[in-house]
Amino acid sequence: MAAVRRPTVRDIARHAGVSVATVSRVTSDDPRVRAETRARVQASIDAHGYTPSSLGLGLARRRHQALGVVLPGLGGPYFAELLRGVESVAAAHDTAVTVLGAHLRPDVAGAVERLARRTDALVVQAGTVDDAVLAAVADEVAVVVLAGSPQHPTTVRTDGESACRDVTAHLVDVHGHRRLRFVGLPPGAPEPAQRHRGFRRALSERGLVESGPPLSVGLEAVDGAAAARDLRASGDVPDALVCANDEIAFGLLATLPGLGYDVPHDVAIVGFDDNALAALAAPRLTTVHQPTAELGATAARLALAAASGEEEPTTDHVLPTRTVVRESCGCSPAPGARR
Amino acid sequence: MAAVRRPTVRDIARHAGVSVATVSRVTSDDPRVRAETRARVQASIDAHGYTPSSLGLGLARRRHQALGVVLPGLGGPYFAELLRGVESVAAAHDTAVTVLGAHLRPDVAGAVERLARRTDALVVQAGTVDDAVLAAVADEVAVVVLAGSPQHPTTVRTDGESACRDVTAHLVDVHGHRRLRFVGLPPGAPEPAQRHRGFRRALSERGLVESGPPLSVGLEAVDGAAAARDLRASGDVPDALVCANDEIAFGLLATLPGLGYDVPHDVAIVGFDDNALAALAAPRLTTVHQPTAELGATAARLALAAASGEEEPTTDHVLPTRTVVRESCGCSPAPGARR
DNA sequence: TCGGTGGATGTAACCGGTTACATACCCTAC
DNA sequence: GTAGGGTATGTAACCGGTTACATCCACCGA
Repeated sequence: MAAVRRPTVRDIARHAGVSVATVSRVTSDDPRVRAETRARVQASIDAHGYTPSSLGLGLARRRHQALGVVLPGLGGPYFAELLRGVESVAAAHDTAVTVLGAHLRPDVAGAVERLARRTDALVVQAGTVDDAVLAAVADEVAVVVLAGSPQHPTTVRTDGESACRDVTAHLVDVHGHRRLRFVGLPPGAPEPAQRHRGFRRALSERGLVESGPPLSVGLEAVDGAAAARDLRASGDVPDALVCANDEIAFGLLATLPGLGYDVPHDVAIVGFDDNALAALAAPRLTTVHQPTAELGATAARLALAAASGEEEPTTDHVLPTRTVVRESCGCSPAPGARR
Repeated sequence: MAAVRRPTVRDIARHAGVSVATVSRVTSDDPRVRAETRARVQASIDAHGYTPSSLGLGLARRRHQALGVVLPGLGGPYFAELLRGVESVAAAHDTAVTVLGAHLRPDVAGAVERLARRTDALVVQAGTVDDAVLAAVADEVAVVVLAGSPQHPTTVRTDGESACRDVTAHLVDVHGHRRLRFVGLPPGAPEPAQRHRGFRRALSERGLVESGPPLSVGLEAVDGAAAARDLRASGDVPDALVCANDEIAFGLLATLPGLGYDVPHDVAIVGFDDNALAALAAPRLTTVHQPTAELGATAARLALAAASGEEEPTTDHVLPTRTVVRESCGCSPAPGARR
């Protein structure tokens, strides 16, 4: 492990009989090198297995060539998909991605500050870290907030409120459900809060109120399972459950039938995200599709652009969503659809 | 964003009327500074909001103060838990963690090589990257392989083969199941392959053979759901399904009941990992507990130790597992247990 | 009085790259 | 023959830290 000292520019320069400047020009594809010289230098580079030190390079260029991503946790298909979008853009910019799972860290603020010191730009999921910390960090690196609110300079998001209002309206208007409850509302997370607002708006527009406070304070499958058991224990299962995301809905789907409740007959369920499992679980999940990978890609693109000094004006990017009606709401399968 | 130039050691030195050496001594807690001087320097540091550049520091110390982690993907509670273990150790060593989702990257080999250049040590999940690449990278950074095989220098793992053999034995010996199938066997991943071997060993020891080839080639919930639908389509549902991990089992649990199959009455299911959902889904999941966070923590500890030059001898660390019998295998709930 | 000792601080080299500017050379045009 | 211009390459400073070694000073004992 790291037994031999890695070769440096000076080693290559000496071996190839040129100056360090020429070596540097070769490694950074500067055209001002005679073809013959370039070949000789390249040969030395290959012979020694030389690769420029990222530290030296970063110091000289005053650039880390790295993008930081702050997410609440690292579990769940939603974040995996988001990261896929981020990675694809980062790879195209030859930039490393450093992810920070905020919930895994005892001292989030400190961790974010340290992260800012070793990256050029940050993509931060709203609600993972104090706005004060974000502001403090914003004059060191470019910051893009995912699902941010108007007070953040640059944000990328979807309109969760309208989307959740629409899917809730479907449950009431098409299926006639009157007793609905929301599942998944962690304190401090703006995105579930938005969806919950949309849920309540749909109800109040129809003269209804939610038939109980939101269930569960987490966003993972395990929280859906816990909610299902709480519901069963209370003996009061509503007509329909509107979930803050698909993960929670799966937790319900993996628990309610075993507890004796048929979905959607005894209780209808809708999710949010439209991840891969939504189209395969049984019943297939009615949900709101959002372009998750694009959210990540857009955020990464904006962050990297800002880091290269392209002073993008303060912007709020809203990507489109689409309600996907399947069977967990009570609809029959579309003719020809795979059950 | 990055509008003002950050202060450097020389700025602080000038302002405090001392030399750079003294400033450096203060920031690195060197005791050879008079208390009074230290206070003066600290005041300047605070006044300017100075924090040492990680690049300059890294260059001088020849240390990145970063740990790389290579995992297949970033989804799923298993990896989240693993990372929690890694992060806790890294935080204690004041070290940043950079995760690489191998499946998110088109060019894994290149990505790993670049990662190696900006970290001091690598924790790599076996099967995510070619052993040749690993070997090439191993003389630049310390490498610890998770779930690795004997050919890797340092590995941390559990004995998945014995564990899976035991839980399969339970299905046959206690519940009398004869027709069993395995679910989840991605090509190239050694861990599921080990578990599959244990499964087959249990069967052959009892004069049985698996009643069909392994179902599904993925390890996520969606693969379990797909397997459930394939099984339904084939019309041939076995007595029991042994899953490579809990995630797959949940995919089954969120799909089979909706397809008309009761678990465990029509088909028994067992998982592997014992993640949080296992104890809450219905029926609760019979599975193999493994100390996931500890696996990550141990790997991180070994990697960091090796990076600091502590030439740990080649080692193979095997952490213990434990079969957890609940109800998805067909057992009745233990008296007093929460259903 | 003076050499010796130890503690606090400063000087300058070094880590491994990039790059502004200088230089050397060749070719062309007057 | 030489001024002028373009091209290929080299020199040395710089990026922002750390640290070996030198220096300075106060205090000690002989």
